Amino acid sequence: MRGLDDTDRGIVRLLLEDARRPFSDIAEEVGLSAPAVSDRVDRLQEMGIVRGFTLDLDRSLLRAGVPVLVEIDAEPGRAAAVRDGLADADAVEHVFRTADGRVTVTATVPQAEVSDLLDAHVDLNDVDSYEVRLVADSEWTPGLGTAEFAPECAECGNTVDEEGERTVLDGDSYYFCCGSCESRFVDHYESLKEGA
Amino acid sequence: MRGLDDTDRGIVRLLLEDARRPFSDIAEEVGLSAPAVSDRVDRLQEMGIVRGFTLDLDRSLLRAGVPVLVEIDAEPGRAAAVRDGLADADAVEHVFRTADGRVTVTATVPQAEVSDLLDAHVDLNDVDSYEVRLVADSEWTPGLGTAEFAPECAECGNTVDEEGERTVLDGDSYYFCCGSCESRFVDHYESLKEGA
DNA sequence: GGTGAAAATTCTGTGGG
DNA sequence: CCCACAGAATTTTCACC
Repeated sequence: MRGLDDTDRGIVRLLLEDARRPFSDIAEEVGLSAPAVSDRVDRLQEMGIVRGFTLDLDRSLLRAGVPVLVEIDAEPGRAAAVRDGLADADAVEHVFRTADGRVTVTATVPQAEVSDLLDAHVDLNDVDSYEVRLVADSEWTPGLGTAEFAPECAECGNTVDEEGERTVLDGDSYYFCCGSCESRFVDHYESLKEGA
Repeated sequence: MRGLDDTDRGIVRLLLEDARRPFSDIAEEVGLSAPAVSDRVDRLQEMGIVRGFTLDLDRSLLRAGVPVLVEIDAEPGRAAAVRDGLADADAVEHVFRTADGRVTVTATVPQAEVSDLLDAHVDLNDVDSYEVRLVADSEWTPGLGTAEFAPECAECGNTVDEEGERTVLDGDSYYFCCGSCESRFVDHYESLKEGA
């Protein structure tokens, strides 16, 4: 399995700045030909690193309400459930689940009617307490830093290195630290799928 | 000043799903010609609603460290300064400033070395206290909801309606509820610029 | 604002190293 | 894995409504 090299990182960095930049431009910047860039972008998508191309919107100009930041302390073990409920909500933009069982959400709600949002998308028994803050402004820096490609094994959780494997199931990429983990995961996956 | 109509919202929605989708595709979906879509996208960019085209990355595959969420309580009146310092940092992805003087930041740092990050980018006299949480997972929902176009007047803060004005200064769009606010703002802006 | 057709660019295969 | 080339597709420009 191939990892990321500096050329890949350069391509990602340029596309983060402008995802509609012509491949020929990018090719010149990174010292490749346009078709080679196209190939690499395809590979980055297959690998699952590039999930897609999208817009950077200024949502402060698009308010159908008030932007809020909500900090929810979930009941033990229920943080993932809270996150799942909120992630589907239309008004929600970001959901961060932290290791201490807290879920931090940003959303734009009609008039700070956060309780309605929680009512509709979360089982209130999962919530210990929550706090609402009005967002004054927010910024998003689509940077890459010195990113390394280091996925976790979908079966055992270990870091996957160059020796690892990648398998595509139903269009999603999964990474494995070894062939054994891979075949075990695929077996589980297939039996689950048959059951459904 | 023109607002957003359903066609604009349709275009934005389609581009959110795939920012590299051909304009001719979009044109067919929304019932326009390709040049008309191109014109509208240009206008959306001029209006500042579309800040740009970018990538949706799966950063969980790209860890250059540990993803953290930091909650910083700034000293009175210093929240904006804290935000500005952090927004420039390479490791920082999101910065949310809330009305209660708190700055919430997500970043990916080498090994939870958050103090170094703050040291390098923030005047510690501006910080009252801060708390660090490890991010277990995060999600981003590039949805649009039932967005209305309703910017705030850059001079007086009132909501700008169809009667309002838009002015472009140094490449950024500014909105005003009336001509009086506009000329006052432009005067301020120009004298500030001369001073600098 | 919008359209339609022509011109300029860009993307995507294919063959070859 | 990469390049060069060529055909297909797309974006942009322009005249006109």
